[in-house]
Amino acid sequence: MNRSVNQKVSLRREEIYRVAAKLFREKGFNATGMRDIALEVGVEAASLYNHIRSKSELLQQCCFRMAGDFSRQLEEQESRITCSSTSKLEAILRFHIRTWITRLDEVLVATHESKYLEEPWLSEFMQERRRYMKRIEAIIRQGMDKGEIRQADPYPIVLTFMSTVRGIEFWHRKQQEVTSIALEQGLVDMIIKGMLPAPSSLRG
Amino acid sequence: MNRSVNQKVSLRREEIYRVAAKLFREKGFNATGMRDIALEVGVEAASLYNHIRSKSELLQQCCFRMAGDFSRQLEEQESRITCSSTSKLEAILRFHIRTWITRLDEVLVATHESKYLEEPWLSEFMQERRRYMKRIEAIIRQGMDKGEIRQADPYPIVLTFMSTVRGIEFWHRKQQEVTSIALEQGLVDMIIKGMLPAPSSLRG
DNA sequence: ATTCGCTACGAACAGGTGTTAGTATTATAG
DNA sequence: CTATAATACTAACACCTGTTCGTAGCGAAT
Repeated sequence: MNRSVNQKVSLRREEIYRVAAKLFREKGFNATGMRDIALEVGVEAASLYNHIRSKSELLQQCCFRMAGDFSRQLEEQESRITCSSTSKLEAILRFHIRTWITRLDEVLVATHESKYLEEPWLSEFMQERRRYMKRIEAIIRQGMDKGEIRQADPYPIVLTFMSTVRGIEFWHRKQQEVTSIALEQGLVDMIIKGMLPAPSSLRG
Repeated sequence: MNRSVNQKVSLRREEIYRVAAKLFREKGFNATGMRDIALEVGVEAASLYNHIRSKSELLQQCCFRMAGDFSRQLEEQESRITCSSTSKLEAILRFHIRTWITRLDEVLVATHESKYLEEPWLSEFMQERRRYMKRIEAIIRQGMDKGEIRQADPYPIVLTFMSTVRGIEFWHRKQQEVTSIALEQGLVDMIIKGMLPAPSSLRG
C-alpha cells in the first residue's frame, strides 16, 4: 500500500473520531450508539470496525489526546524559567480558554465522559489529571514565595483556575453577543485579579 | 389510608430518589439501570414502579428540585434591597458552594445529566437556567452602576460565578486535606476579589 | 486480464434496556 | 377473623446495544 492509500485510511479514521467526539459531547458516551456515528459518517455500523477497534477506543483517543496537548503546553510554560509566575499562569489560562473555545467537543468529552473509560485507562487518566493540577499548584506556590501572588491556600485557587473555563460551554450557545476575544480577556481579568495580593478590604 | 402509611410510602419514594441521585451521579443517567437502583434499595426492579412512574421521573425530580432551591434562594437575596450588590453576590456564592458541598449528588445530576430530560422538561429546565443567569447578571450590573464592582463586560463574570463551584467535584475526593470552611472562604476570596474595582495594573 | 488488499455491506449474535401483567405476600382497618 | 389496600415478586415483552462473520464490490498493481 502506498502513501495515498494510507492518507485515505487515516482520513476516514479521523472523520470517525471527529464525528464520535461531536456525538459523545451532544448525547453523552452511553447514549451515542455506533449506529448514530455510522449514520453521520455515511456508512453502516459494521463498516466502522474496518477503521477502529471498538467504541471505547474512540473515547480513549479523545481523552488522551487532550491530556497530551494540555500536558505539553504546561511543560512549555514550566520551562520558561525567566518569566514571572503570573505571566506563566496567564499563558496557561489563555491556552485553556482558547482550547475550550476552538475544540469544545473534545475537551468536554475528556472532562465529562472520561469516567466511562475502562481500566487501566481510567486510573491512568485520573492520575494524569491529578499530576496536572499539582503542577499548576507548584507554579502558584512559586508566585506566592516571590510575592507576586497573595498568600493563601493554593488549593481553592487551583480549583478556580481549572473550573472557570467550564462556563464557556454556556457561551457557545450565544456566540453572537460576546466575542471570543472579549470573553477570553474577561475571564483572564477575573482569575488573575483574584490571585493578586490584596489591595483593600474584601468586606464592604 | 392513614398518615403513617402515607409517611411510609413517601419514605420509600424518597429512598429511591436518593439512591437514584447517587447512582446517576456515579455512573451517569444512561449507564444506571433500574436493576442497579433496585439492588441498592433492596428490592426487585419491577417493585420500584409501585412508587415511581418512570426512570425519567427520577431525573426530572432531581433537576427541578435543585432548580427550585436555587431560584428560591436567589429570590431571597434579590429582596434584600438595602444590601450592597457585593454582599448579595457573596451570599449567593456561599449558598452555591455549600449546596455543592452538602448535596453534591443532586447538584451534579442537575448539572451534567439534565440534558437527558425529555421534552418539554428539557426546554423548561434550560430556560430556567438562562433566567437564573440573567438575574445574577442584573445584580452585577447594579453593582457596577453603584461603583461597587469594576466596569467590565458582566457576562464573563457571570460565567466565572456559575462555574467556579464545579471544582468542588475534585475536592470531594480528598476532603481530608482542606476543610470545607477553608475551601468556601478561598473560593469566595477569588471570585469577590476578581469583581472588585481594579487597584493596580494587571500586567506584571 | 487477473490478482490482491481494502472497505463496504446485510444478517445475526448474545446480552442488556425500561417497563408491564398477573399474582402472592404482608399489614392494617373494620 | 375477615376484607382491603399496598407492595413485593416472577416472568415476560419488545427493543436496543456493541460487535462479529462471511461476502461482494471496488481500485490499483502486476
